[in-house]
Amino acid sequence: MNKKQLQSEQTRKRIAEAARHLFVQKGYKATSIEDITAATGSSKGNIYYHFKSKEGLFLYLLDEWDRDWFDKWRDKQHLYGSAAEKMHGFAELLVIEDLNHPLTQAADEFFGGEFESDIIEKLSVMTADHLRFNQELIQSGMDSGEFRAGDAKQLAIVLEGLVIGLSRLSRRSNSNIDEALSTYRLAVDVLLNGLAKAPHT
Amino acid sequence: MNKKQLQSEQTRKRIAEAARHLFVQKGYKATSIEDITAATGSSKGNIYYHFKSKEGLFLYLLDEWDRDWFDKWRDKQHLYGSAAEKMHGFAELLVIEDLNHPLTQAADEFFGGEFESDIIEKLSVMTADHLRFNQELIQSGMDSGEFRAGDAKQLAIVLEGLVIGLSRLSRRSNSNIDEALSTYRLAVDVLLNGLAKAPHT
DNA sequence: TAAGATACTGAACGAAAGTTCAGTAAACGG
DNA sequence: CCGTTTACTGAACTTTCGTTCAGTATCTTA
Repeated sequence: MNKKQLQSEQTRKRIAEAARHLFVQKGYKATSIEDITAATGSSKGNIYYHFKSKEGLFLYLLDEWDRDWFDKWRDKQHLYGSAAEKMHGFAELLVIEDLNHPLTQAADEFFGGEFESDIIEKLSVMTADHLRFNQELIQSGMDSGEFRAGDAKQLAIVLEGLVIGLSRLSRRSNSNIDEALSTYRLAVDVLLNGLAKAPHT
Repeated sequence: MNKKQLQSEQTRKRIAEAARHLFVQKGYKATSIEDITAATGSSKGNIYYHFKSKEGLFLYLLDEWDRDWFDKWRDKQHLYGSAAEKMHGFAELLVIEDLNHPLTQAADEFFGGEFESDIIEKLSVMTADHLRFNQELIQSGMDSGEFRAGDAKQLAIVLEGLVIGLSRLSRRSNSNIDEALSTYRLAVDVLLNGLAKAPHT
C-alpha cells in the first residue's frame, strides 16, 4: 500500500472516529460538519472528499459499528457457560463497546424526520436485528432450563429498552466505565433475579 | 376574565399542545417553528408573542409536564397496597402520560449541546428528581419487606434506564397504547420476579 | 523528472431555521 | 365612540449549516 493510500485511510479513520464521538455526545443534528473539522483539523472539503455527505458518514458509522460489535460478540460468546453468564457478558460488551454506539443517541432523530426511505429502512432493519438477537439470547436461556418459559419476543423488547435506557443514562452522566459497568451488572442481576423477595407469583 | 384574555390563553395552550406533540414525535432540533405554525394555524410572530423563544417554549413544556405528572401520581398512589402494585401503577401512569413526555425524546439533544447553563441546570435537576422518585419507590418496597434489601440508589438508575428505553421503543414503533401497556406490564413483572428459574443466586 | 493522479484547502453558495418588527384588526375601557 | 391596549400577521433579516468547487500541494508512476 502506498504512502498516500495509507495516509488517506488514516485520515478517513480519523474523521470517522471524531464524527462517531460527536454524534454520540451531541446527536446527529447537533453535530455540524464544522464541529468535525474542528475535532480533526481537516477541512470541510476533505470530509466531503472522503464521505459522500453527512448522512453517508453517519450511515458508514452505523454499518461499521454493527459489524465490529457482532464480531466481538462471536469471539466472546463461547466463553460463557450459563445463560446468566451470557447475559453478563452481553452487558459488559455493551458497556465497553456500545457506550459509543452512534445509533442509540441519534436514531430517534431520524424516525419522524423527513429522511430518505433507504435510511429509515436501514435503521429499522438494525432495530429488528437487535430484537432478534435479544430474543435468541433469552430463548437459549429458556431452552436450557435456566429461565422460566415465557414470551421471548416480548421479553426481547424489555431487554432492548433496558439496554437503550441505561446506555443513555450512562452517557449522559459522564460516568466512567467502571461506574457504568457496575450499573449494568446490577441491571442484569435484577433482570435475572428480580427485586421481589418471593418470586413465582 | 376578558374575552380577549380567554382567547389569548386558548391559543397559548393550542401552541403548547401542538409543540409538545411535535417535540415528542420529532425531537427538539427537528421541530421547526414553521412546523408549529403549520400545526396550529398561528403565525410565526404569534408564537413569539406568547413565548420568549423556542427554548423558552420547550422549557415551559418541561415544567408543565412535570407538574401534571406528579399531581396525577399523588392522586393515584394511595390506591396501591403493595409495592408491586405501586410499581405496576407507576408503569401504567408512565404509559398513559409519559408516552408524551417532551423530556424523554429531546433531553439528550441538550446535553452536550451548547446551551445556556440555566437549561442544563434545569434538566439535571429534573433527572435528579426522577432518580429520587424511583429511589423512594424502591426503598418503600424494601422497607415493607416485599423487596430484597439492596442499593436503592443504584437500582433507581436501573429503573430509570428501563423506563427511558421502553418509552423510546414504544414511541418509535408507533405501537398503540394497549401494546405499550402490555410491554410495560411485562417489564415490571420481570423487574419484580426476574427471568431466572431459581433466584437468590 | 515531468505528467498525472490523489489528497486536501477554504472561500463561496444556497437552503433552512430562529428571530424581529412594522403594520393591522379586534377588543377593551372610559 | 374614540383612543389605547392586546392579539396577531407575514415579510424580512440573520445566522447556521450542508455542500460545492476552483485551486494547490504532495505523491506516484512511467
